Amino acid sequence: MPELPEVETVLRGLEPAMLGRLILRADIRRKNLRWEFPKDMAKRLIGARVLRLHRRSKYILCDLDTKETLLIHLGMSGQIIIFPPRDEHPELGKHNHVVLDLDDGTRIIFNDPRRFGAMDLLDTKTAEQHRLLVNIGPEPLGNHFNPDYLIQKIYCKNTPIKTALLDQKIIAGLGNIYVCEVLWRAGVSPLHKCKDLSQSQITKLVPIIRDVLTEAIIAGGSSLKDYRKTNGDLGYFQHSFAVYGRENLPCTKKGCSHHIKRIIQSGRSSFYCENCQK
DNA sequence: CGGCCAACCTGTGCGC
DNA sequence: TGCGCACAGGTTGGCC
Repeated sequence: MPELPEVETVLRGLEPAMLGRLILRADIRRKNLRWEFPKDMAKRLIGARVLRLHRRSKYILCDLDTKETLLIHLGMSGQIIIFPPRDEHPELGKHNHVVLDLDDGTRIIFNDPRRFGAMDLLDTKTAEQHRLLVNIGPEPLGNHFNPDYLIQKIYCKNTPIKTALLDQKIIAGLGNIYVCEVLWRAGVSPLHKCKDLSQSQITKLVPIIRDVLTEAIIAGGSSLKDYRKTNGDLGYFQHSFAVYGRENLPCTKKGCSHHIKRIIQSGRSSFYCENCQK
């Protein structure tokens, strides 16, 4: 369920539970998710201490004191569930693929019905060169993502803006929901070709992208009080979607009486208001 | 290289 | 209740 804000929320739940802890047991309950797990994954995790947790795009990276980094991607349906020390551990369900037990009794479960998720173990030093990370564009909340960059990247591009913003090589971490929300806020149609956008329109997208993601992270944070369930759910932000999942419902922009439309673009739903988004 | 599309999986919700 | 279909928040890799 995870775009950047959901992954960030998961990370923030994981951090207090895992930081400084030793992994006592690693139960790898199948041989693969999207790809096969790395060789001897359990063996390489057991006995390792967690030094740092961080995020790159939709990937969680967990640096260990073994000079290796555990890389986690939640795919479409991945969840991480945290059981604090002394909590009862319910029986494992069929999609609980990886179970980590920490030295204070914390249990971390990776659950992923669709198995589009992934895990790998990387050399910490060269983690950023990993094939899954190396081509990802700048973090939207970081300094390298700015109007000049975005203009240089998409001005003159022949693709619809929707497709460009979903392209992880251009910008990290946006997914279908937040792209729809961003474009509604910007008043730009998802069908609008990049090359038909003015530089000033592209410039305006930058703070909107930052705002939408930041608000979603804040909403996610407030849903994390029960940190057992660090699932990638959309927290409270889903209650404030302007367009996503709102086909045929009224546009919430003041003075607009149109209804939200759903179209398919490169195989994925785009929700937008024909009246407000040009 | 750009752009389209199938593929990877399972679950859920809807219409009939 | 059951069946079939559409659809789901991501990403890769193959093809033209």
